[in-house]
Amino acid sequence: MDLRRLRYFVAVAEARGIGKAAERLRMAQPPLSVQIRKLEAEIGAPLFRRGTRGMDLTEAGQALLARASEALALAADGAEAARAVASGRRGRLSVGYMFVLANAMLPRLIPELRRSIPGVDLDFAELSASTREARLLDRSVTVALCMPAIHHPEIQVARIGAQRFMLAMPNRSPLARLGAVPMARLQGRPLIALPPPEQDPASSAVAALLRRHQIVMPIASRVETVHSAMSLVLAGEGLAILPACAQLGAPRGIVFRPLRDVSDSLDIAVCWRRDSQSPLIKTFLKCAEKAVARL
Amino acid sequence: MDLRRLRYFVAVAEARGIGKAAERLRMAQPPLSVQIRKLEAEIGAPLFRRGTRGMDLTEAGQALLARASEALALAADGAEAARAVASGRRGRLSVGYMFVLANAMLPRLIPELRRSIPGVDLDFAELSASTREARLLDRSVTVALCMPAIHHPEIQVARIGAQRFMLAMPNRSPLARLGAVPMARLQGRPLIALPPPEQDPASSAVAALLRRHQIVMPIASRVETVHSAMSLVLAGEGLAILPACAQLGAPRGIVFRPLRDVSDSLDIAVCWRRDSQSPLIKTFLKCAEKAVARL
DNA sequence: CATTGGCATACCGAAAACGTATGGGTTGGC
DNA sequence: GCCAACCCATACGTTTTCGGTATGCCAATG
Repeated sequence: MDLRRLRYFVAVAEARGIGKAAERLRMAQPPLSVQIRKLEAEIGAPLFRRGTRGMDLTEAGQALLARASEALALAADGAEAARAVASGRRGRLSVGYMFVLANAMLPRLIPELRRSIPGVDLDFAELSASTREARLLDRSVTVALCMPAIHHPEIQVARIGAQRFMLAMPNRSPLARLGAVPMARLQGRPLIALPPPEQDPASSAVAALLRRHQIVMPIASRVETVHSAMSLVLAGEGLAILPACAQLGAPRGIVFRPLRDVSDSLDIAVCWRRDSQSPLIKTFLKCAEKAVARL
Repeated sequence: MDLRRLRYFVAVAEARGIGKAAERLRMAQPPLSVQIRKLEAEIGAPLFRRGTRGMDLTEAGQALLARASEALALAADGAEAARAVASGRRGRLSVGYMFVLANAMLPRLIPELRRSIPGVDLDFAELSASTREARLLDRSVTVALCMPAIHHPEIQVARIGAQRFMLAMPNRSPLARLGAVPMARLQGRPLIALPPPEQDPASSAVAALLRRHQIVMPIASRVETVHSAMSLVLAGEGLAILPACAQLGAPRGIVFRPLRDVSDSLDIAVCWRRDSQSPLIKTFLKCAEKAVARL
């Protein structure tokens, strides 16, 4: 059962004659006649009534015609759909993001994406650092928004911005009255920390910052998410050193203050598999850059 | 876009490898590899990711796969449907019947047909003699139940029974007291006649019967249908000479009596186009014979 | 009876597909 | 760290299939 035969069959049925169909198909009449007979032999029943003035579908031919034209349309549509996906006009873009970036970026990023690639289904998932890496590698997400970037030989990274570290504290804290907090004021205060460096590279940047200023902050709690960290800060359990964009998702009662003479920051990066040939990535990158531009 | 390529593509996608798919398709691995690459060239995008342990669909490949397997199924289904129609397992059987036979035959014929050819859509139409012929010729009905048969070079006839002529009269008529009515008693009485012979061959049989017995019955009315004829008989407008089976549809107040020493009858026949190769015809014929058997 | 219109058949050259042999890259074991 | 195993890609010769040209057959038409 060859698709070309079906195409010929449909043409003959529509033209109601082999000669006219051959003309329409830009081919000679005899080979078309042969193909139609071969199709009939394959089916095992005549599909046309040969009259003296052209050909006419039999009942069996009518039954075939409906399915054949649908099959032709489906095949053409399949090819077109594959091309559309390959070119990025359609498809699915699965984005793994991290919690802290959600409030800062998604409200600008999502509309931008919908405008740029309207035919593409978007799929956002908030994932931890290690999960983002794993799901990039197994391709169940296409791109990840990370802070900081993932380092892995299979993964490519584009830096699209950075976020200063700031100090998060309850608004009743005496430090909140300062415009910028000197590092020395942190000495000995309890710290609400994120998962250790091997799970979340942001922690190592915080640790490096403290080490450089020779500040020791005892770890009051380790929490999984920035959201939890801010809850504990609000509860007076300790202070947290977080990227500036965390402010946007901060609950009432938390204030952020810059650290005086500290310019340490975390890179915001888009990460994807080096071998991913998805054409959506470069579009995503542009949109993400726009979204990060006026953070 | 060739259906074979799509078949190969689906096989490779399902087997997740060219080698395994080739085995399943009973062919060598290299030509399958070539076909897949040709399909990719035709689409203009890679459909598989070549890994070291087989092949894996790209997004574009996934988009194609869904449509391709549907198209394959449709093509196969189309072939099967055509075969089913050609063999008479499915399809449509359009039956043109005449009014007088409806009450006598349809209640037995229709259930018989549904049992014999359950997959076939039945389509019954009550048609006048000339319309039956016309619609047989233009193939808009497959078979016709006729009384008497249609004579036409393109039309084939199978006689399946016969119906004696009887006299229809109101039950208050003095003739109704007789067991059988002698022809002489009809002399001069008004006749309710059906359309003239050129439109309805039954009329010529009635005319021949009267002529042979040298009876003259003035025509009180010509009506289109047997039903109308019986209405006028009931109204006392005249008598009608009708095939016996008309009794079954007769209104209350009409009685039928045989004509003494008259054995004239009308053939009940199944008619169809000589060149119709519908396999349903012979089945229909069997069912019609059964239905007519105990009339 | 010749002509026309339409499909079928015959034959030949061209294109496509299949099989065998072989290359190349990666994985996994000794 | 080398060798074997696995899997896909390429090359080439053979076979099948397809399309074009020439021609035949049949029916309808004038």
